[in-house]
Amino acid sequence: MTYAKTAAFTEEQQHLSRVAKALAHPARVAIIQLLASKQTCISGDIAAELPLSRTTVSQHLQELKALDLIRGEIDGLTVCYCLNTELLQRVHQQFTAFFLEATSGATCGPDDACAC
Amino acid sequence: MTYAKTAAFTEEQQHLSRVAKALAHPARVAIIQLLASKQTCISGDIAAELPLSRTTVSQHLQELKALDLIRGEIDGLTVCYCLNTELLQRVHQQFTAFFLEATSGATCGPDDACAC
DNA sequence: GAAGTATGTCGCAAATATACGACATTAAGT
DNA sequence: ACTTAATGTCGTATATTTGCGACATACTTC
Repeated sequence: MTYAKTAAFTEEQQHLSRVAKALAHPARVAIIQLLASKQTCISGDIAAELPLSRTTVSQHLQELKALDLIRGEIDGLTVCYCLNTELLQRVHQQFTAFFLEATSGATCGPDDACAC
Repeated sequence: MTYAKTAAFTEEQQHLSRVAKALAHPARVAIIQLLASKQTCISGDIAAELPLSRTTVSQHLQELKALDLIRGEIDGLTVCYCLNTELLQRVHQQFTAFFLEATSGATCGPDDACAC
């Protein structure tokens, strides 16, 4: 029952944390950066570029695909992955709104002391 | 040795994923939003607002504090927590750079098909 | 000093995440 | 058909996360 209390939070909080969890591993950050840098949607070449086994990379790809952040298309024997740019833009907006909300208020007092 | 391969990634990728992991739980997102909404740095009132036990909330606070995203100051019997706004702004910039990089390239082809 | 309150830490149980080898599947080439 | 190559899935071992109760600590207040 580790995640039993998840339902008690806002849908917004849940969604933000879900996306954050997808980015909570350097391999998945690297995958997104890789897909962004190459215009062609490379497939298993991703595994070759990462310091992980092909199996592990495939799992990370499935996690990103489960959130629809990336999409895979079978092209004969290989599989092409590409970024879901539209969704990434929406996610970006959501993160921006969160950070703006978090940074708009009063900060800690002088020399990082709380201003209680 | 679950995280044995972490060192093989970029420092940037590691840092981004570390922060993302801090936001990868709705309770921690909620804590940051709470601290942002109240100008006074509430202490254990945070636990009262969340659907979790005081112990669990305290752990989430320690995780955020370990990354210096929030700071705690002992004020007599209670402890005041507040957001590290400066760090949050820097993190925001880092996330924005990441998302801009990820959304600048070509998206999937028409009707979400890969353009390999 | 005794009692009460607010916090944090420790220890434990259950659920997840990470990583990889072995296997199954599918498609291309011969 | 047979082989080869590219992917994904399954099973498994280990590490981490999550959640909470019990305890220890520290600081008021009486």
